[in-house]
Amino acid sequence: MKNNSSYYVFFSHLSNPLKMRLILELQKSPKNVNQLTSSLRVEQSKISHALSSLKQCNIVSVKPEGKQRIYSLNSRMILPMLKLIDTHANKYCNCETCGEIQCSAKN
Amino acid sequence: MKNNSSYYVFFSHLSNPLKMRLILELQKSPKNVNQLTSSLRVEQSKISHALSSLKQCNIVSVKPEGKQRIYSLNSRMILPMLKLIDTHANKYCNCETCGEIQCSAKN
DNA sequence: TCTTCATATGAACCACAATTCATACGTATT
DNA sequence: AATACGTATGAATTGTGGTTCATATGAAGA
Repeated sequence: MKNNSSYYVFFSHLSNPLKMRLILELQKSPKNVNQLTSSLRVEQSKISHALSSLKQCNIVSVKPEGKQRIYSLNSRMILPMLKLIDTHANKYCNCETCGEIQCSAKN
Repeated sequence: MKNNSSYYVFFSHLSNPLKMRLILELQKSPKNVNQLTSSLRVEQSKISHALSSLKQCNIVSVKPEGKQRIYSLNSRMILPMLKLIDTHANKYCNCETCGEIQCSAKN
């Protein structure tokens, strides 16, 4: 492990409900900002801000296309992580706190 | 995946420098609170607060021993995650932001 | 070049998580 | 039972990241 802090920023993304939703949405297929705002029903600037920090951490990448900007997931990076999250965290995350949170309702 | 929000709390621990340090320290061997405060050079109440939330999320567990409380890492849960972090995030986390953070210096 | 559409950006604001500090609790020792 | 030690806890404060809103940018079309 490079140094203890290398992953701090990385995990802060996964601990953000909106960013996590973006990741999962982009996992299905690349999308532009408008598509994301409407499918997640979240305000445009929120989406843009979130995408910008995801991009900075190499989790997503952009491709301009006309006036649109197509965002896509850097699958090679994040997919193994998502898979592990699915098997492991899913198995062990049984604390009450986790259950209470309803991120989809908020963001 | 159970629901999008199940992992929110879980990852919020990994995105916290102090908690991450605790995890890494406990990975070496189980320790009591005093040992943790002195090896990480962090105030006792900070450690206690952090440990308490890690415990709530099943990341660590406690065993009372006299007046001490021995904390240990729930390796089966967290180790595969740490391993994946090591191989993957290490490879892709090259953004400037990540490099700037010096968690060991702060917490 | 003017307008429109798609997106980004900055700054003020707000919410929540972390820190701090004082104190309480529990266990052992005398 | 009184004290000391190890740890936990609560409440007030601080700090940080997320939200909001207004506005800027940039590309395309008229």
